Amino acid sequence: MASRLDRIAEQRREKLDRIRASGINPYPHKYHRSHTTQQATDLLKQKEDGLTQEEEVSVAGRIMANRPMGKISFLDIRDSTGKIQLCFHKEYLSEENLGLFKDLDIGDIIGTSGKLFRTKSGEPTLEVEDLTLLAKSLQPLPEKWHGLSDIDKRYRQRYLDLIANAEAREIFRVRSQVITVIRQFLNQRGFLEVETPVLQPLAGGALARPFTTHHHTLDQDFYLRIAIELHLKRLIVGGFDRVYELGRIFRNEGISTKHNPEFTMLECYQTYADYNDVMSTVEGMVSQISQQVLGTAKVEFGDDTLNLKPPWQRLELRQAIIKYSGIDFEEYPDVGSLREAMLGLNIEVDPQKDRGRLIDELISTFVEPNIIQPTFLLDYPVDMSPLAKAKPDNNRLVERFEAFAGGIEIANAFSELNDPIEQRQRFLQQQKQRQAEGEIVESIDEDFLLALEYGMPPTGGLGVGIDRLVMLLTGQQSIREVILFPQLREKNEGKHES
RNA sequence: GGGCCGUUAGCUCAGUUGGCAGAGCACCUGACUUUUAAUCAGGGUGUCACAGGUUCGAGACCUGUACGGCCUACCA
Repeated sequence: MASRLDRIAEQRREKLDRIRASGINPYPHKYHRSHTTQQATDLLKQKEDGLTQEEEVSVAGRIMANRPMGKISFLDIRDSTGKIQLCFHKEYLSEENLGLFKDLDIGDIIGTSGKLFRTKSGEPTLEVEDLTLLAKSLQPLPEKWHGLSDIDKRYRQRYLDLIANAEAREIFRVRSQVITVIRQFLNQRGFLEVETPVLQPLAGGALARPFTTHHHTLDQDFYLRIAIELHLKRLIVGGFDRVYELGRIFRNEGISTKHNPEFTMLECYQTYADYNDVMSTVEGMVSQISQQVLGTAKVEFGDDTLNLKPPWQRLELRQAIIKYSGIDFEEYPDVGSLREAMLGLNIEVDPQKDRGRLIDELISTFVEPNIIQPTFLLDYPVDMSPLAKAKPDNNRLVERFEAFAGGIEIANAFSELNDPIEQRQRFLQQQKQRQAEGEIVESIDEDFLLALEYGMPPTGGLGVGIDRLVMLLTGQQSIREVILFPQLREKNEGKHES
């Protein structure tokens, strides 16, 4: 703690002491502002248009710039709606205000009141009559022109990133609105928003390494959920015809520009629907989000312009893999022959991988990077989709699709398997597979199977990675740019700072 | 986990062949009554990420460590 105080600019502490000595509380409890900076600017325009006589306002915000001109000074303050220029005439200020004014710094939070006017150059300005310090800043802000660009610092001290970089503020504003529109979209269609456990005795619904934790009173180990799926399907059994959850998922796996250990997933389930209906839901929802949040269905991503307007292209997975890699997985019904064929493609083929994961490898290596315009890949091998219902005419394939755009996966959906006996067989087969690979085998979620045995209506289910969707809509190439506090390794040095 | 690259003032960045640690912004002092990246005059505020090593001398060269970035690997 002491070392941190040592680093605080000495002058600012002196100013703080002076302010306190003059009887001013540098950290008061509240301030009544009559207008945001945006509202104040609008009010001035209304007055100029003769729509109002009002000109007295009080505004509050952080000092972002100071331009002293001798007897007058221009300062900019910013709040979350924008900024406004303040004009201080030193001659007009009270003695107390003048003393305080001299000890102000860029970064301080202040409240001011006075009359609105426009300068010669047309800048909306508040002629300050009264000044209140709301919070003294003891740390210098990042540079005004270049902003903050040190990536490490931008993520660890996100508040500085938000203060310094308008683009960062915009990304998180968009993210918030995307989630708002998703809720609107689903609520309007009769979906019920629910919350299901994050702490689970079994981590099911996906195959990923979970985080583990322990509950002391129960003296029981728990997993942090890796998917929401199995609980939402229990609710479908329970009679809710349309449910969704927007929630945090945790996967104890690698960190990359497309993976964060905790991320946000939307899962929604609708009864009496199959994956064709879900496709309509996805393309409708994503295009509406884009239209409502960005005002357009066309988004720039990398060097491409993506057109999110429905209908999106539909392409059978088998045909897509043939198109981009030349391999027809239907011709290689077993692991050995498929691996053989893939070796001819000059890519590394992990001998541990089963057929499903080999196909997954083909998708991520050859197909995914090539799918720029929004596209549904349809009909996945049953090997890699244990929770999806088989196609009526081909039990090696399931009614499943993944949606891709800009080279990244944004949604995964299927006609849900609701035959409890087949579901049990799929789980058992999966267990056998994992066992053969010498991996840790999770026990089967018997409670979920029991729920299915009571009868689950035909259901279409969907999962959407919200972080990746926001990447797409904001043109960001790294998931850390759309997560406020992405996971970083803790620094050993500098820990004393906090 | 592996490979490559990076880390210099509060921020953004220079730093030549190994020879006194630099600039802009911020900050401090002074001038200035309509500026807006205000301007003008003056002031450098530093554990060169950390720890060793080579050398008369290291920000630079070597080794290791930490953190980050990119690629790769892992990834229902």
